[in-house]
Amino acid sequence: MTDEGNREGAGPLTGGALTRARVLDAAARLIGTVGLVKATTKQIAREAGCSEAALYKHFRDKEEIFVRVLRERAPRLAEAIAELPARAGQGTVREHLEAVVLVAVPFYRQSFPMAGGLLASPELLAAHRRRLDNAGPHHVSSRLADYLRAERRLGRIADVDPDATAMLLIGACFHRAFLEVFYAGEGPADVLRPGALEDFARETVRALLGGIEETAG
Amino acid sequence: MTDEGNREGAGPLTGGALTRARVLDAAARLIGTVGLVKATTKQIAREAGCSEAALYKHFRDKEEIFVRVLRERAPRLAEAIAELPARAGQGTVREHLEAVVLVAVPFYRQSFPMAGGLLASPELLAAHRRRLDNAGPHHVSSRLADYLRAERRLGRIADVDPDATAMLLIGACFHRAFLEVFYAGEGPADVLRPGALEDFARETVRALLGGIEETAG
DNA sequence: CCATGGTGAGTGAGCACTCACCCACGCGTC
DNA sequence: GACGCGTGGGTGAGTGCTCACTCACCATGG
Repeated sequence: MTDEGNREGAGPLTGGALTRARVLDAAARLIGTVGLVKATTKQIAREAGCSEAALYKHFRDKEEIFVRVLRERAPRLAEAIAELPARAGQGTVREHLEAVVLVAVPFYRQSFPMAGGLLASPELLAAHRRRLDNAGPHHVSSRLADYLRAERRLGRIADVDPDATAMLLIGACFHRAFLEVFYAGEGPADVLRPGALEDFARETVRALLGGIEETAG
Repeated sequence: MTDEGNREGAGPLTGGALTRARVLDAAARLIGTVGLVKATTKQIAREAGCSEAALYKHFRDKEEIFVRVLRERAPRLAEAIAELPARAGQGTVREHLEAVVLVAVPFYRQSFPMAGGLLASPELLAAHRRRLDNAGPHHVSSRLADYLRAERRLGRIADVDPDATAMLLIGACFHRAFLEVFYAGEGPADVLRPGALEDFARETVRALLGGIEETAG
């Protein structure tokens, strides 16, 4: 029941904590490969190299496993973007926004298979929503809007609606990630081309900045 | 096995076609309320007012029910946007883009619960992807980009990347719809305020057009 | 010696789907 | 007009399967 959070410099895992970590890794891997609905307790146990019963020594139920995967294995997008306002005035706005794209798209790509399960079942969604009340998905564009406000205060971008602008960029990332998942393996080739994400970031930010009219940087 | 497509002016439904329609309505309703995973064959039958066995007189399996709901009950977003290029040069670009938002957001909002189930299971997704090879989700922003190209040819908008610009707008709609589903019932109040969608359309398009710099209309 | 972490073998519930059967109705035949 | 009857549309009662989860029991190290 120890609330581990992240584990940096905690030494090699041993005993209970080790299999606990293995279970989370296995669950995350399965969700990414065979999908949430095929990520059964039996599959997770097999992938983690332990018995099904062992899962329940470390997690109350299957739902808690997924919640923990979400909290302990997902990249921290909101936190990463929340650091941006402190960097306002340094570098170029273009660089910062492209960096946002490069972080946001993989984050959403990884989150979609799990979020999909939530969307398909309102009660799971409600439970999950309650657990992250102060870190919901709308905070991403809100924090980006904060950054844009900071840059606007510094006179580095034009006087446009920061919330709407942030929504445009985050939305593009969100949709892009969806397309990557949807067409995984086959489909429109330009979605999975190597270097495609960097091109996407450059073109999208350029199109967005056309409106913001950088006055510096 | 008659491939009905849409049924306009076909008179009141009767006999088999009637219960078939009732099943599709029931399935669509359940997906929207209790979610895809609780939309079991038993629930669908109960909601449609028939027996579970009756479902299988009209549909091969449960998956076909959902595919039919998607094809016969969902609004046709791609087609609606494909008509836009013909309207290039008429009215204002702003009006057309706001109209896109007002159609796209409800479309995505309705699609998310079903699409969520697909994202959670790659094999279902692959099957579905194969069935709509010429109408996949990337066509929406592609068709919008076609419209923007048409307007650019007419000199009504500036010389920006039409694909990236379309992706920004569609992405914002996509993300907005996701937020509406995610926070259904409770959450950030401004997402479900009456008139919120119109405001969103106006602000988003204005932020986008800041970059496009209308030269007319 | 006992808490911690592990196991193999269940268990009941819920799922998609099937089966044997039924009934009403259109229709060619007497 | 009565009649057999095939067929489309419907049913209640299963069937087998998979799922999340549990139970009695075991090992081992502080």
